[in-house]
Amino acid sequence: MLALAFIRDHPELVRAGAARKGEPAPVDELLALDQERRRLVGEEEGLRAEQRQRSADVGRRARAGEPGAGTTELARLKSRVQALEARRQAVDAELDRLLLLVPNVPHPSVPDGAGDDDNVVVRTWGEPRRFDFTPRPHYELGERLGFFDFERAVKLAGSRFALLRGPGARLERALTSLMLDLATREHGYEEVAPPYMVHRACMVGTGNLPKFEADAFHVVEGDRFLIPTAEVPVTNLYRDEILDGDRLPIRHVAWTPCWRSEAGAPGLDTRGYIRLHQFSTVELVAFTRPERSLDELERLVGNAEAVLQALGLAYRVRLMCAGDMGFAQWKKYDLDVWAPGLDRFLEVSSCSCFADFQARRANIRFRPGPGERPQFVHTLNGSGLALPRTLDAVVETYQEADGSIVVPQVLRGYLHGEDRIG
RNA sequence: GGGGAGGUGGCUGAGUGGCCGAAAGCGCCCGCCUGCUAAGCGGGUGACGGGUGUCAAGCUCGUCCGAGGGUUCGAAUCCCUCCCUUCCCGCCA
Repeated sequence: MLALAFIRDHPELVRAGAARKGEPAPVDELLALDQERRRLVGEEEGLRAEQRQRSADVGRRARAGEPGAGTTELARLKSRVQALEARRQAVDAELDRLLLLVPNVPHPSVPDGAGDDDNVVVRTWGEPRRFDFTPRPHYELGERLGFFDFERAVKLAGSRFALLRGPGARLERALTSLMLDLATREHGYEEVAPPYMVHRACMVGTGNLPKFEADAFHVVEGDRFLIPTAEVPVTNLYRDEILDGDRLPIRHVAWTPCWRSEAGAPGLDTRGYIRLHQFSTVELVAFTRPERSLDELERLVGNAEAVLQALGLAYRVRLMCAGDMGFAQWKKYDLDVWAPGLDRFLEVSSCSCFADFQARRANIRFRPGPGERPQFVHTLNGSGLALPRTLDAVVETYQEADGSIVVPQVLRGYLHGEDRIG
């Protein structure tokens, strides 16, 4: 969330930022409530100070042999304070509610735009492979090779669930290992294995709640949520903590399943291993000092790109325009891998910097130096990478005319030397 | 699931109705001392919000002792509910 003082001092910036994202922001209501609140606080605290003083006086007089003197007036004073307090609390609650609904303001380097067409391709890597036959989509290849079983997945859990078997399951596991090894051994991330369900407070901390409850799976028992991405548990690792400034930047990587209701995407990508209620990703998360978070974003994007490069997959990097960014993001890049069988790009990573937006919600701070005041960290995350679509791209890119798949060199070690599937 | 103990500042840990935002220690900051380092000595050191102020320092008021409610003129301290930690027993991968 944004600081109330920031909204008070720069309401026009907040309005403009929300407008660029195409999102509503209750700025006027917030300003009015803020004023009301400060009026009430002043009045309440004045009376409370008087109450305390007089109360101490009652104690002194009681010890001096005058028990009970002055207590009736105090009781009256107390009820006035309580009435004011109740009103102030109501205003506070509404203020808190509204603050959580104000979107983050995009960074100035973020281009204007309303949607997908306005995103800016900042670079491409690799050449899409040329085929002397018509490349098949991954779902045809995979079903023929027996590594997808979509029909039985539906029997188990319904549509938008997938079942990997045999070489498919092995290939995804190999990809997962490759990603984790790159992150931990070459890019300096500490691996974590977090819970797959979290408290409501964690979802609020990352900005998934309260606005987007419909996108998540809710576990009624314990009021928990299945994580939509490892971003949620990993970012919340340090919720309500004050980190030592020397520890920053902190970098974590986590492999987890992710669950999403995909409530807004009926009919979209229903075919294939693309858009699922459950899928897994290797997620990169970073915590930095404010002044170097944008550098960290570039680094993080590079770390995700390194996976695609290692696999020899053609991709593009796009800077998201304001209108295509999420509620909580400050600046965001997408990585799209080329899938020749589908003849389209697939988004395999979304790398975002949130500035202090999440850190404020989750109360994640650091002490810049000994004796200095705590400050909010900046948080970042990005997939490195989403497993299903990366697998799709590998399968489609390395297919042969006979329907077999050549295993990319970097994966062979993870597959005990296997160089071909099928 | 049953029973016991407990949750206090960056950390450890005292504190059972007013003199407690909270002893003491650690850590940290400033100064003294010191050839250097260490030790020693003295002082300082929470967060958040309001007011005031040169969007400064400072001053000032308030809130916060797991969370929420209650009793009381007055609560870290008493009562209730919840959450969490821990120990013993049971159960279980």
